[in-house]
Amino acid sequence: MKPLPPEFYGRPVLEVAPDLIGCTVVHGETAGTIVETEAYHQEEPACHAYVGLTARTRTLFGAPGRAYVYRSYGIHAMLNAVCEPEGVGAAVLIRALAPEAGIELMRARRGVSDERELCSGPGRLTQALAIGLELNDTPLDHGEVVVLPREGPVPAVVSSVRVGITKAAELPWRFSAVSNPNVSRPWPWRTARGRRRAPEGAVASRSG
DNA sequence: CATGGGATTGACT
DNA sequence: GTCAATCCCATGC
Repeated sequence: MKPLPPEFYGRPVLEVAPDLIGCTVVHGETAGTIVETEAYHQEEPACHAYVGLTARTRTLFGAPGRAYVYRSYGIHAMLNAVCEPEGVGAAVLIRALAPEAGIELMRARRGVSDERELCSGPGRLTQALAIGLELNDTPLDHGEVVVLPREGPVPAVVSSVRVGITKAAELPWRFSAVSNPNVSRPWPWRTARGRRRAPEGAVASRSG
């Protein structure tokens, strides 16, 4: 299976974020299917690129299809896929995976045994797959970390508000695979904020 | 150069 | 429900 090419990412971030649900992240012997993402764009203040081009945001403004990895709360690494054409600061945060390969290795790295706790959060999945800051700005189609296209049917996806942000908190730019136990809390599919999205076609709602 | 605020998690009340 | 850990980096003096 060939990795997704840069052209896949060089589109509007609100199209790429739901399209990544069901795709597979591979690093070494470990791999998992994406079940939760969030979109970030330079025009809204929750995005790091909102402040413009700096040393930190250089990757975000660079070519699409590369990894943007940064440290959050001084502890966790966050894995993003850079999107939109070069010069536009936008990315999709990979928030949760369904473990597929190297599960015992993930258990050892995470120190927990429950499969649902291995990759159900952005900090958890980078620990389970051993994705660190050294992978920032590496290509996702021929680098150490690769993303493979969906193999099965298009999954049902629900959009909801993003997690853990204070600015532009009302935008429904979080996308989750419906009823998948590997999605991080809070689960959106029972809440009033969650909105089901057609399995195919339509772009996510901007208005909530 | 000092400061403050996180795209989080896990432990605890 | 609350809270601390821990560090990068944007910002302001």
